[in-house]
Amino acid sequence: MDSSRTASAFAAPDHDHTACVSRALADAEAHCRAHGLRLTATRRRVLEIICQGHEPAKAYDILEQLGRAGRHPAPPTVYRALEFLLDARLIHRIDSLNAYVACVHPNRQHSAQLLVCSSCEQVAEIDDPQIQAVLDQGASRHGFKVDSQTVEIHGRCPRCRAAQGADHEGA
Amino acid sequence: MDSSRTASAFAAPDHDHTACVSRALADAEAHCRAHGLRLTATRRRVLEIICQGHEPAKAYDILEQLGRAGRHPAPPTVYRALEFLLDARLIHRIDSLNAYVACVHPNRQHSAQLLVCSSCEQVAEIDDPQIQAVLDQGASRHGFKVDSQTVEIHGRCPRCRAAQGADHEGA
DNA sequence: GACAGAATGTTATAACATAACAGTCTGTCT
DNA sequence: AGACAGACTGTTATGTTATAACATTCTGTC
Ligand SMILES: [Zn+2]
Ligand SMILES: [Zn+2]
Ligand SMILES: [Zn+2]
Ligand SMILES: [Zn+2]
Repeated sequence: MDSSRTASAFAAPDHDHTACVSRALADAEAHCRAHGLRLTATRRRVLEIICQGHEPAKAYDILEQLGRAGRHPAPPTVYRALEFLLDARLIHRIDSLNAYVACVHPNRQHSAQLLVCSSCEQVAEIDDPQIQAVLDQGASRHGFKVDSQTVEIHGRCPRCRAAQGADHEGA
Repeated sequence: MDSSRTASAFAAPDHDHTACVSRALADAEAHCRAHGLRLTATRRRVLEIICQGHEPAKAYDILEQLGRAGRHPAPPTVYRALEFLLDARLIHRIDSLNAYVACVHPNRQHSAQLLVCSSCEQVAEIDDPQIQAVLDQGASRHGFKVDSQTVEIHGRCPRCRAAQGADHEGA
């Protein structure tokens, strides 16, 4: 009954999210220390806000959250922090949503395939070497040299399928 | 020496682009007639503008082009036409660029994997069933039901690699 | 404590997109 | 023809996302 990690990259609703966030922040700090990057207070706070849910966070929502703490920063504050976090590979941008999610494993290179649930808005990041390989192959078949890939798959996550799609079809 | 279609989905610089555009518009008209869709003057004109190059077209650039013909339409005019063309599957939106390209084969269902050259800005659309299959598999492995995919691959097209990358590495 | 470079603050504006409502066009029915 | 419905377009205003440019502050080093 360990439902917290059954065949899904989606976070279980009952998981210890406080620990989840702490771990992400600790990882980020270690990662930055190891790479000579400065995870300043603002940057750390922005990452924390992004980590608050497993849903994508939008730039101006992050901005508003930052504002709650008395200060009322302007957009560049957030966008600079986002740029830093993107460059440090600590977050991903979801182009199809203009939103940002924390990276689940910032310590190794990966290609960021994102599963986006249209129903609950949660995002799961998978790092499927087979997908990357097939994309590379498909591209080289056309003489194309891949620099980066954006793979965003929209659909329904297992939890939402179970909750509402039970009358549609099994499997 | 039929260099116009050698192993690449990218348009050759010497191809007959006038014919290219005419064919696209004729196809679009046939497609709309067949599906009971109304390809009005504005919609047709927007498609024509998008077809003008094999580079992605941005909404406000299209708007400006429309304005050259005396009229000076407002943004909704363009966005409505784009919405129609997207729904009719005559164009694709490139999320990572906020831009639009004509679909190369509007007559069948496909998954729109786009190769975007960072150097010449050209975009090639490939419809690789293997890529689609692997993405579906990867997603279902996580219990995820795919509705739609956004696959945008950034890199360098064969022509740009040949032109500048000759000193880097062969193949 | 002077200096350089990084980071942040601040103001303004660019770039992308849609809401809401009014008017026009197109075909259909009588 | 005239009335009507629905699709399309025009127009105004605004919402949303992102960056340019320049001033200031912070951080570590000499
Ligand atoms: Zn969590
Ligand atoms: Zn869901
Ligand atoms: Zn052409
Ligand atoms: Zn190129």
